[in-house]
Amino acid sequence: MSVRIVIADDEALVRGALRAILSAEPGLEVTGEAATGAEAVAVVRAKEPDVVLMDVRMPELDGIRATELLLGGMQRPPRIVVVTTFENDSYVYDALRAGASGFLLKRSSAEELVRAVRLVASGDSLLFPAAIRALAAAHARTARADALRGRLTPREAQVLRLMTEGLTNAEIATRLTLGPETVKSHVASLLTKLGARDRTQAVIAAYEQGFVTPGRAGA
Amino acid sequence: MSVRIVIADDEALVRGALRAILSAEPGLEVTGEAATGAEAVAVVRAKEPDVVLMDVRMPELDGIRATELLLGGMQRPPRIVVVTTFENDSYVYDALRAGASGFLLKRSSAEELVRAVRLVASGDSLLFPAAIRALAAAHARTARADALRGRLTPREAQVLRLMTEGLTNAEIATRLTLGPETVKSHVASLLTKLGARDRTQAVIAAYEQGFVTPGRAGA
DNA sequence: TCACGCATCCCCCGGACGGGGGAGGCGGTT
DNA sequence: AACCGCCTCCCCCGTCCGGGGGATGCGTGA
Repeated sequence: MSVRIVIADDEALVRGALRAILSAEPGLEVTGEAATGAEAVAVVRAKEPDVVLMDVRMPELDGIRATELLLGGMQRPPRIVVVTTFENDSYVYDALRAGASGFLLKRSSAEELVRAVRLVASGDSLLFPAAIRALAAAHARTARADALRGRLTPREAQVLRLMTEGLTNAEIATRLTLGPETVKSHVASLLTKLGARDRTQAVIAAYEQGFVTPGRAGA
Repeated sequence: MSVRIVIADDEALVRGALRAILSAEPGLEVTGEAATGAEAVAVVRAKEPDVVLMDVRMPELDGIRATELLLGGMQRPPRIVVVTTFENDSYVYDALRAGASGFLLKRSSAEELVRAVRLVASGDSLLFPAAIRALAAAHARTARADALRGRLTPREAQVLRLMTEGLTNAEIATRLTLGPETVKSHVASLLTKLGARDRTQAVIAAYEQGFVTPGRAGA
């Protein structure tokens, strides 16, 4: 009745270290290892573990895709803990969005590792799964915001931001020291790029694509 | 070097149970108890524990206010775990916003309790503190949304929702099987209630007050 | 009963908005 | 040199929008 674990990491040294730590713990059992994402999928399908320690950066198939595949196509999918080096790694959010139950930093202590595995295996985390999903969704919007920002010229972005503050064209013109006609043309090109019919739809798009976020005006 | 804990709960039975569980664990030590929020503040200030188990519902001073007071006015503030009965308890989010490090359901098992305390005491949680704060902020908006919903008539709320979908007055009229003039009057009263100058500002207000949330159209 | 909020519809009117054009300058790339 | 994207500004015009009035009916509750 012990917790069965599969370790997926491209570095054998890391796999060995993790295995050593986990095997020493009563109630924990490492039943498989994988060096690539594709291998991870295969091994997990074969072994049906309770928990998977999944590195994000792996050759052939990264940890996120592997997570998606595993959670999508199994009857009794395992809990997946994403292992990463940096806590602001954007992959982390992608992984959570893919359905991972938690994540762990590589600089974590052995005790933290064991604790995290037991926690996730128990089915509950300190925060609700729904909350984790909400977080991931929030970050997904942030990512899309960058994509949007890339499609807009600096001026357009500036104008869009002022639109999301509820300003009229005339007010935007004053604020930016521009002619009203200039603002109009920027707005027109914004409407085209955003697929919006009027400024209201443009503002909605700005919110939905994460160009602006409720709560905080700037950034 | 063990983890020092203070238990704050108005029911002596609960305090006893928690103490029994925690005292049995090596490395954990219950150094104080409190039956009210005010008492909790006093005891925590005196004992300077590492972790506080804080009930949300307590006489005299609730767990949220107590948390605020403790985190605001101490040199080395303790980690605070909020204990509650229902996981959708709205107080929970208030507590997280006040700076609590995590929360725990009363129906949790003894192992989960111990695990949570150790986890919080170690200074790291599975999710970033920033993430927890983001969650709390998100829920704060949801709370405000209810307040807003209360000020609007059902029809107005319906119209506002369609406005946030980018519809024109005429389209809203069609959708609701109404005359265009009727929609106009609802919009007019919405603008007044929301303090908006035009429909764009109304939509912005809807987002900022949490009446709608980016990502999910419904709810 | 009378008042009030809510929902429905009506009129007039001015202004802001958005579409469709065009034009000039400026700074890069090819 | 020619091209292209970006920024700037201009004109015309139709339309949607919002302000300011009102009117009617229908419930609830004082």
